[in-house]
Amino acid sequence: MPRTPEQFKKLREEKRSRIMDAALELFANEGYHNTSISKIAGSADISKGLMYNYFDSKEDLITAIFEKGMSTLFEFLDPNKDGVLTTNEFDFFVNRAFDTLIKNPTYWKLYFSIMMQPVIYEMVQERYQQVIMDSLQLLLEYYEKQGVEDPMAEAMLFGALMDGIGINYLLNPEIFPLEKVKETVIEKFGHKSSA
Amino acid sequence: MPRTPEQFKKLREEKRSRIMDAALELFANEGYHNTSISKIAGSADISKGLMYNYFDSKEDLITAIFEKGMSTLFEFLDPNKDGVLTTNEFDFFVNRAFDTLIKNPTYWKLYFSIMMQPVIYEMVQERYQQVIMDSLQLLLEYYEKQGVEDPMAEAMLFGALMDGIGINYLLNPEIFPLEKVKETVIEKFGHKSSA
Amino acid sequence: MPRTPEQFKKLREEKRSRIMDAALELFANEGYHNTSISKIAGSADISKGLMYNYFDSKEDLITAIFEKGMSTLFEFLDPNKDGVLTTNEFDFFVNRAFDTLIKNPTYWKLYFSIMMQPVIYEMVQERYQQVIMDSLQLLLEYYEKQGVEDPMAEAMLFGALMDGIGINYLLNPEIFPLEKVKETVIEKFGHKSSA
Amino acid sequence: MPRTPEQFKKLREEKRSRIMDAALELFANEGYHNTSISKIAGSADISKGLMYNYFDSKEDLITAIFEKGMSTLFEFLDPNKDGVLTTNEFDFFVNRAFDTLIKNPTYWKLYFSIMMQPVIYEMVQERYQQVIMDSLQLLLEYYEKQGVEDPMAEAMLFGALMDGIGINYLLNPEIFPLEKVKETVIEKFGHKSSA
DNA sequence: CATGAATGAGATTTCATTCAT
DNA sequence: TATGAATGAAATCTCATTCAT
Repeated sequence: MPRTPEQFKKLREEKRSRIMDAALELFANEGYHNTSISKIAGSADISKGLMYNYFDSKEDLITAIFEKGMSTLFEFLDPNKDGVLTTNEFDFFVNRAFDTLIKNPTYWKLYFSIMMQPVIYEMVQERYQQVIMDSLQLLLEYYEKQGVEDPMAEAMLFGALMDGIGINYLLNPEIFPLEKVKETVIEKFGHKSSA
Repeated sequence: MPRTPEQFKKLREEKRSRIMDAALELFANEGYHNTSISKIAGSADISKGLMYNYFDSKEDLITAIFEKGMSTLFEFLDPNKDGVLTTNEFDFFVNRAFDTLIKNPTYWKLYFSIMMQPVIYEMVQERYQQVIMDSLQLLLEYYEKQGVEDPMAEAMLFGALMDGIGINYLLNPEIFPLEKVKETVIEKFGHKSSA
Repeated sequence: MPRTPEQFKKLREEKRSRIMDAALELFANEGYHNTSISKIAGSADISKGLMYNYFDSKEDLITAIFEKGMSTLFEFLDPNKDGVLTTNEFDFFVNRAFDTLIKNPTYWKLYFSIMMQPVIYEMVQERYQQVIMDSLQLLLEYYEKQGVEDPMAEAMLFGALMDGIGINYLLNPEIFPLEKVKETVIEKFGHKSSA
Repeated sequence: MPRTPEQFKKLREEKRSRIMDAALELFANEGYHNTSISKIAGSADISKGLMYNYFDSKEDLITAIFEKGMSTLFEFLDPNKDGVLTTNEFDFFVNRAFDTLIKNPTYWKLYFSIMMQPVIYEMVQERYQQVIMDSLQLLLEYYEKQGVEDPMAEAMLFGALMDGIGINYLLNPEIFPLEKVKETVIEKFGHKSSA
């Protein structure tokens, strides 16, 4: 009884996912250059050769992992995809951002490590710029609506803060007061019109 | 007539510096693992072998570079080394931090890239923790004196923000509004008692 | 159709053997440090890189070669593994020892060269001590049974003699009177009770 | 007051000696290839460059060390240089050989290690053959005079035994019963005519 | 005589990728 | 689809020897 094309496809996707999961774990914790294809294959329980059946190259693999994470990030910012950020949505976004940091620390470790390695950054740069620009646009309009004096500076400050929080939490998860910091962020960078 | 020990020492230090400068540039812009000893030697205009007359290993080299930067960083925070941070000194520190970001972007690129690569981070971890702990202590006492509700959260938020600003500026120096952001930082995180 | 695990195993073992043979020849005749991995690979007709698919390091390689030889040596001393040496077995051992010297001079060259190079000796020391201690024990009991005055001295003298014969034969195989020497050894160090 | 030529010469010889001593120690205990010129210079407390003022090369250095030891060895065998070995002289030789083993273990370690490393052996081979041939000649005539059945085999057996004793003592100086073994050697290989 | 900086060849080892089976 | 043997380029590091001072 041969498998149906759907079954084949599902199997393929599952295995692809398994490889990406194993690679994410290793890339994040050991570094991209310190992670050999051998290690990834071993960790995903497949042979080295098969890896190349699912990904063209090591670069293709990290790119796919990065993309998968990025594509969910923007959904948090504008869940109803109307291109507008309400104050509720802003709070929601901050909450989701902190959540994902706690739930997928490995992914965010990899994310920041990619950002900081020019050679790797180049691999994903295009996709990254796109997401960033969209987000910035939303934030800009949000702060304009809020009547902030310099919306661009405010948006960038906010973005910087979120990055900084991410990094510092990931470097010292046990001592970083994430919950308290979240409150302060919402308070200081959320509802400006009240000021 | 052989060189005097002083002559030798001077020669050594000059060349050591030259190697460190070349390596910093390359490590920061191409990444630690993408920078071969060959490239560094070529860039410093010496032979591969000579590198090892000045540094025991590639690791020794990056460690030395990191250390040199770290040792100047703490001096900004507490220039008179009295273990206490005044509001003036706080402003001074923020100003110096933004200055050094503009003047030594290469170093800070390397700094953040080290932070985000576990395998490399381990090499400098000890020295890093030491500086971080000292800085945190100063900030904690500063915010306590300022009567802030949760000094620890405030200190960490400030640290995170500075990191985030650094990263975002370095990734997009032309569009990041550094000057405006600096003012906001001093305003929001400096003189709390006045609020 | 992929190879079966059995096929892979067989392939591996054959190639492993080929590498060990090539390495033994070179190590023995050119010395461990004068034999580069390149030379071994060339002699075994494989690429340099492949060596490391079969042996973790050069040290691992020489260790494996040494071990293979050692594991057969002790079998000569106590072939029926009853922990006891009869006079017949003693004669048998001496004969086998001389035989193996003639048949595997390369191995014994390597053996003695390892013994005489502290840095290399350390690599195999543990396994060596083990075999030596077992052999000494057998010889001691043998000479005690033979009523020799100082069995320890006799056993060590015998061991020393065998080593010396090995070395001198290997250095000048054409002129060393191996056959005649063997007779004398059996006569002088074999049956003592008759004296 | 300039030094006289004699003083210069003496100073030179002393420094040469110091280098040879340092090198002997290192060659014997760490191996020829594991001992760098740097290490030797450091241990002899001179600069690397100066080394080459006293010895043309690393090879020249080990050759000189070997030669120095060899030139004293033959003196033991035939102290009055009459080309004849009496029974008294035989005993004397054995005693001196055991003495030198105890007093200069380092030299003999190096000696045996050279013998067992073909590439190094080649460097000293000529000088070695010469001494060995002379010694063999003396021993042959000695055993002929003693009326031994096969003098060549006896001489070679004796030589082999002395080598074996040396090696085994050097590998395990604390447990090798050197004194007792010496007695047995003199008894078994000295005065044959009495048998 | 004396120094140690400098070179350059070569050693060991790693690894992304290909390929025969 | 699946395996892991095989390659080859490149990386880190060592060291005998030379040379300017």
